[in-house]
Amino acid sequence: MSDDTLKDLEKRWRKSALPLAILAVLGKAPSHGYGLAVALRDVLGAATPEGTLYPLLNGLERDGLAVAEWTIPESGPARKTYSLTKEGRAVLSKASAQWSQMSVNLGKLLS
Amino acid sequence: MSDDTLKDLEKRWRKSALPLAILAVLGKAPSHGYGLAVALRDVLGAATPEGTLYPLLNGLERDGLAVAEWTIPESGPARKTYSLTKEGRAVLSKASAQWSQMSVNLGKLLS
DNA sequence: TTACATACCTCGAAAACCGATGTATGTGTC
DNA sequence: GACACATACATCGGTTTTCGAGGTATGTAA
Repeated sequence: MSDDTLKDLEKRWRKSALPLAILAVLGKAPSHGYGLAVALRDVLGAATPEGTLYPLLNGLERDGLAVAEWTIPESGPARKTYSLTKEGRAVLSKASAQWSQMSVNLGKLLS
Repeated sequence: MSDDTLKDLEKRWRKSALPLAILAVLGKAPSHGYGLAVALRDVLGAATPEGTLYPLLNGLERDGLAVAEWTIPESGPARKTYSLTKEGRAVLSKASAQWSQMSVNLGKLLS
Protein backbone atom coordinates (compact mmCIF):
# COMPACT_ATOMS: atom_id res chain seq x y z
CA MET A 1 0.00 0.00 0.00
CA SER A 2 2.33 2.69 1.20
CA ASP A 3 5.17 2.89 -1.23
CA ASP A 4 8.45 1.69 0.12
CA THR A 5 9.58 2.88 3.52
CA LEU A 6 13.28 2.98 2.89
CA LYS A 7 13.87 1.71 6.39
CA ASP A 8 16.02 -1.34 6.56
CA LEU A 9 17.90 -0.75 3.39
CA GLU A 10 19.79 -3.96 4.05
CA LYS A 11 16.65 -6.01 3.67
CA ARG A 12 16.16 -4.77 0.17
CA TRP A 13 19.27 -6.06 -1.51
CA ARG A 14 19.00 -9.24 0.43
CA LYS A 15 15.75 -9.78 -1.38
CA SER A 16 17.06 -9.30 -4.83
CA ALA A 17 20.42 -10.83 -4.24
CA LEU A 18 18.51 -13.91 -3.25
CA PRO A 19 17.98 -15.52 -6.65
CA LEU A 20 21.59 -14.91 -7.59
CA ALA A 21 22.75 -16.31 -4.27
CA ILE A 22 20.63 -19.41 -4.74
CA LEU A 23 22.09 -19.98 -8.17
CA ALA A 24 25.57 -19.39 -6.83
CA VAL A 25 25.14 -21.92 -4.03
CA LEU A 26 23.71 -24.50 -6.39
CA GLY A 27 26.54 -23.77 -8.75
CA LYS A 28 29.00 -24.98 -6.15
CA ALA A 29 27.05 -28.11 -5.26
CA PRO A 30 23.50 -29.47 -5.55
CA SER A 31 21.48 -28.86 -2.45
CA HIS A 32 17.99 -29.07 -1.03
CA GLY A 33 15.74 -26.33 0.25
CA TYR A 34 16.54 -26.48 3.90
CA GLY A 35 20.27 -26.72 3.31
CA LEU A 36 20.01 -23.79 0.98
CA ALA A 37 18.28 -21.78 3.66
CA VAL A 38 21.18 -22.40 6.01
CA ALA A 39 23.82 -21.54 3.42
CA LEU A 40 21.94 -18.44 2.40
CA ARG A 41 21.77 -17.19 5.95
CA ASP A 42 25.54 -17.14 6.05
CA VAL A 43 25.99 -15.44 2.73
CA LEU A 44 23.29 -12.83 3.02
CA GLY A 45 23.50 -12.30 6.74
CA ALA A 46 19.82 -12.97 7.31
CA ALA A 47 17.44 -15.87 7.20
CA THR A 48 15.34 -16.36 4.10
CA PRO A 49 11.68 -16.91 4.98
CA GLU A 50 10.40 -20.28 3.84
CA GLY A 51 7.41 -18.65 2.23
CA THR A 52 9.87 -16.90 -0.06
CA LEU A 53 12.37 -19.67 -0.59
CA TYR A 54 10.18 -22.58 -1.60
CA PRO A 55 8.11 -20.79 -4.21
CA LEU A 56 11.36 -19.46 -5.63
CA LEU A 57 12.77 -22.96 -5.84
CA ASN A 58 9.66 -24.15 -7.64
CA GLY A 59 10.12 -21.32 -10.07
CA LEU A 60 13.69 -22.39 -10.69
CA GLU A 61 12.44 -25.81 -11.65
CA ARG A 62 9.54 -24.54 -13.70
CA ASP A 63 11.84 -22.29 -15.70
CA GLY A 64 14.26 -25.08 -16.39
CA LEU A 65 17.18 -23.60 -14.52
CA ALA A 66 17.31 -26.49 -12.09
CA VAL A 67 16.06 -30.03 -11.79
CA ALA A 68 14.78 -31.50 -8.57
CA GLU A 69 15.03 -35.03 -7.34
CA TRP A 70 13.65 -36.62 -4.21
CA THR A 71 16.27 -38.32 -2.14
CA ILE A 72 15.52 -40.49 0.86
CA PRO A 73 18.22 -40.36 3.47
CA GLU A 74 18.65 -43.37 5.78
CA SER A 75 17.37 -41.18 8.52
CA GLY A 76 15.23 -38.10 8.55
CA PRO A 77 12.60 -36.65 6.24
CA ALA A 78 12.83 -36.90 2.46
CA ARG A 79 14.73 -34.14 0.72
CA LYS A 80 14.16 -32.50 -2.58
CA THR A 81 17.57 -31.95 -4.04
CA TYR A 82 18.10 -29.32 -6.71
CA SER A 83 20.86 -29.27 -9.31
CA LEU A 84 21.49 -26.65 -11.94
CA THR A 85 20.76 -27.49 -15.54
CA LYS A 86 22.93 -26.34 -18.38
CA GLU A 87 20.61 -23.41 -18.82
CA GLY A 88 20.85 -22.67 -15.13
CA ARG A 89 24.60 -22.51 -15.40
CA ALA A 90 24.39 -20.20 -18.37
CA VAL A 91 22.10 -17.86 -16.49
CA LEU A 92 24.34 -17.96 -13.47
CA SER A 93 27.43 -17.11 -15.43
CA LYS A 94 25.76 -14.24 -17.21
CA ALA A 95 24.16 -12.88 -14.08
CA SER A 96 27.39 -13.25 -12.22
CA ALA A 97 29.24 -11.07 -14.71
CA GLN A 98 26.58 -8.40 -14.62
CA TRP A 99 26.42 -8.44 -10.88
CA SER A 100 30.12 -7.92 -10.42
CA GLN A 101 30.03 -5.08 -12.91
CA MET A 102 27.39 -3.31 -10.89
CA SER A 103 29.11 -4.23 -7.70
CA VAL A 104 32.26 -2.46 -8.85
CA ASN A 105 30.32 0.62 -9.89
CA LEU A 106 28.48 0.84 -6.63
CA GLY A 107 31.65 0.15 -4.68
CA LYS A 108 33.35 3.07 -6.35
CA LEU A 109 30.46 5.30 -5.43
CA LEU A 110 30.49 4.17 -1.84
CA SER A 111 34.18 4.60 -1.21
CA MET B 1 0.06 -13.81 -11.05
CA SER B 2 2.82 -16.27 -11.75
CA ASP B 3 5.40 -16.28 -9.03
CA ASP B 4 8.70 -14.87 -10.09
CA THR B 5 9.95 -16.04 -13.44
CA LEU B 6 13.59 -15.99 -12.47
CA LYS B 7 14.34 -14.74 -15.91
CA ASP B 8 16.13 -11.45 -15.90
CA LEU B 9 17.97 -12.05 -12.72
CA GLU B 10 19.77 -8.80 -13.34
CA LYS B 11 16.61 -6.83 -12.97
CA ARG B 12 16.12 -8.11 -9.49
CA TRP B 13 19.22 -6.87 -7.78
CA ARG B 14 18.97 -3.63 -9.65
CA LYS B 15 15.71 -3.09 -7.87
CA SER B 16 17.09 -3.59 -4.44
CA ALA B 17 20.38 -1.93 -5.05
CA LEU B 18 18.40 1.13 -6.03
CA PRO B 19 17.85 2.71 -2.62
CA LEU B 20 21.47 2.20 -1.68
CA ALA B 21 22.59 3.65 -4.98
CA ILE B 22 20.40 6.70 -4.49
CA LEU B 23 21.82 7.28 -1.05
CA ALA B 24 25.33 6.82 -2.39
CA VAL B 25 24.84 9.34 -5.18
CA LEU B 26 23.33 11.86 -2.80
CA GLY B 27 26.18 11.21 -0.41
CA LYS B 28 28.59 12.48 -3.04
CA ALA B 29 26.57 15.56 -3.88
CA PRO B 30 22.99 16.82 -3.63
CA SER B 31 20.99 16.19 -6.74
CA HIS B 32 17.49 16.33 -8.16
CA GLY B 33 15.32 13.52 -9.47
CA TYR B 34 16.12 13.71 -13.11
CA GLY B 35 19.84 14.05 -12.50
CA LEU B 36 19.67 11.09 -10.19
CA ALA B 37 17.98 9.07 -12.90
CA VAL B 38 20.87 9.77 -15.24
CA ALA B 39 23.53 8.96 -12.65
CA LEU B 40 21.72 5.79 -11.65
CA ARG B 41 21.57 4.59 -15.20
CA ASP B 42 25.35 4.63 -15.32
CA VAL B 43 25.83 2.91 -11.99
CA LEU B 44 23.18 0.24 -12.31
CA GLY B 45 23.40 -0.29 -16.03
CA ALA B 46 19.71 0.33 -16.63
CA ALA B 47 17.28 3.18 -16.49
CA THR B 48 15.16 3.56 -13.39
CA PRO B 49 11.50 4.03 -14.28
CA GLU B 50 10.11 7.35 -13.11
CA GLY B 51 7.19 5.64 -11.48
CA THR B 52 9.69 3.93 -9.23
CA LEU B 53 12.14 6.76 -8.67
CA TYR B 54 9.85 9.61 -7.64
CA PRO B 55 7.85 7.71 -5.04
CA LEU B 56 11.16 6.49 -3.63
CA LEU B 57 12.43 10.03 -3.39
CA ASN B 58 9.30 11.11 -1.58
CA GLY B 59 9.85 8.27 0.83
CA LEU B 60 13.38 9.46 1.46
CA GLU B 61 12.03 12.82 2.45
CA ARG B 62 9.16 11.41 4.47
CA ASP B 63 11.51 9.22 6.45
CA GLY B 64 13.83 12.08 7.19
CA LEU B 65 16.82 10.71 5.31
CA ALA B 66 16.88 13.63 2.91
CA VAL B 67 15.52 17.13 2.64
CA ALA B 68 14.18 18.57 -0.59
CA GLU B 69 14.33 22.13 -1.81
CA TRP B 70 12.91 23.69 -4.93
CA THR B 71 15.48 25.48 -7.00
CA ILE B 72 14.68 27.65 -10.00
CA PRO B 73 17.41 27.60 -12.61
CA GLU B 74 17.77 30.62 -14.91
CA SER B 75 16.51 28.42 -17.67
CA GLY B 76 14.48 25.26 -17.70
CA PRO B 77 11.87 23.71 -15.41
CA ALA B 78 12.09 23.96 -11.63
CA ARG B 79 14.07 21.28 -9.90
CA LYS B 80 13.55 19.61 -6.59
CA THR B 81 16.97 19.15 -5.11
CA TYR B 82 17.59 16.52 -2.46
CA SER B 83 20.33 16.54 0.16
CA LEU B 84 21.04 13.91 2.78
CA THR B 85 20.28 14.70 6.37
CA LYS B 86 22.49 13.60 9.23
CA GLU B 87 20.24 10.58 9.63
CA GLY B 88 20.50 9.88 5.93
CA ARG B 89 24.26 9.82 6.22
CA ALA B 90 24.10 7.49 9.18
CA VAL B 91 21.86 5.09 7.26
CA LEU B 92 24.12 5.28 4.24
CA SER B 93 27.22 4.49 6.21
CA LYS B 94 25.63 1.57 7.97
CA ALA B 95 24.06 0.18 4.83
CA SER B 96 27.31 0.63 2.97
CA ALA B 97 29.19 -1.50 5.46
CA GLN B 98 26.60 -4.24 5.35
CA TRP B 99 26.43 -4.19 1.62
CA SER B 100 30.14 -4.64 1.14
CA GLN B 101 30.08 -7.49 3.63
CA MET B 102 27.47 -9.28 1.61
CA SER B 103 29.17 -8.35 -1.59
CA VAL B 104 32.36 -10.06 -0.44
CA ASN B 105 30.48 -13.17 0.61
CA LEU B 106 28.65 -13.43 -2.65
CA GLY B 107 31.78 -12.68 -4.60
CA LYS B 108 33.55 -15.57 -2.93
CA LEU B 109 30.71 -17.85 -3.85
CA LEU B 110 30.69 -16.73 -7.45
CA SER B 111 34.39 -17.07 -8.09
C1' DT C 1 5.46 -36.87 25.84
C1' DT C 2 7.15 -32.79 25.18
C1' DA C 3 10.25 -30.23 22.70
C1' DC C 4 13.14 -29.17 19.05
C1' DA C 5 15.64 -29.68 14.66
C1' DT C 6 15.06 -31.23 10.11
C1' DA C 7 12.31 -30.87 5.86
C1' DC C 8 8.65 -29.81 2.74
C1' DC C 9 4.55 -26.96 1.11
C1' DT C 10 0.46 -23.40 0.29
C1' DC C 11 -2.57 -19.54 1.18
C1' DG C 12 -3.58 -14.77 0.95
C1' DA C 13 -3.01 -10.12 2.85
C1' DA C 14 0.12 -6.62 2.30
C1' DA C 15 3.76 -4.34 -0.02
C1' DA C 16 6.36 -2.88 -3.98
C1' DC C 17 6.92 -2.11 -8.82
C1' DC C 18 6.56 0.56 -12.87
C1' DG C 19 4.04 1.53 -17.47
C1' DA C 20 0.99 4.86 -18.81
C1' DT C 21 -0.34 9.27 -18.53
C1' DG C 22 -0.38 14.15 -17.42
C1' DT C 23 1.66 18.87 -16.56
C1' DA C 24 5.03 22.40 -17.84
C1' DT C 25 9.35 24.81 -19.70
C1' DG C 26 13.13 25.47 -23.10
C1' DT C 27 15.50 24.55 -27.49
C1' DG C 28 15.95 23.39 -32.26
C1' DT C 29 14.17 23.27 -36.87
C1' DC C 30 11.18 23.56 -40.96
C1' DG D 1 3.76 29.44 -35.90
C1' DA D 2 3.90 24.45 -35.49
C1' DC D 3 6.13 20.32 -34.24
C1' DA D 4 9.35 17.45 -32.11
C1' DC D 5 12.23 16.50 -28.39
C1' DA D 6 14.85 16.95 -23.95
C1' DT D 7 14.35 18.39 -19.32
C1' DA D 8 11.72 17.87 -14.98
C1' DC D 9 8.14 16.57 -11.72
C1' DA D 10 4.16 13.66 -10.26
C1' DT D 11 0.16 10.19 -9.61
C1' DC D 12 -2.82 6.25 -10.69
C1' DG D 13 -3.66 1.48 -10.49
C1' DG D 14 -3.05 -3.25 -12.48
C1' DT D 15 0.43 -6.63 -11.99
C1' DT D 16 3.95 -8.83 -9.48
C1' DT D 17 6.43 -10.10 -5.32
C1' DT D 18 7.01 -10.86 -0.54
C1' DC D 19 6.61 -13.60 3.54
C1' DG D 20 4.08 -14.60 8.04
C1' DA D 21 1.09 -18.00 9.42
C1' DG D 22 -0.37 -22.39 9.21
C1' DG D 23 -0.02 -27.30 7.92
C1' DT D 24 2.29 -32.17 7.34
C1' DA D 25 5.81 -35.40 8.68
C1' DT D 26 10.27 -37.79 10.60
C1' DG D 27 14.05 -38.39 14.00
C1' DT D 28 16.39 -37.35 18.37
C1' DA D 29 17.06 -36.00 23.01
C1' DA D 30 15.56 -34.72 27.63
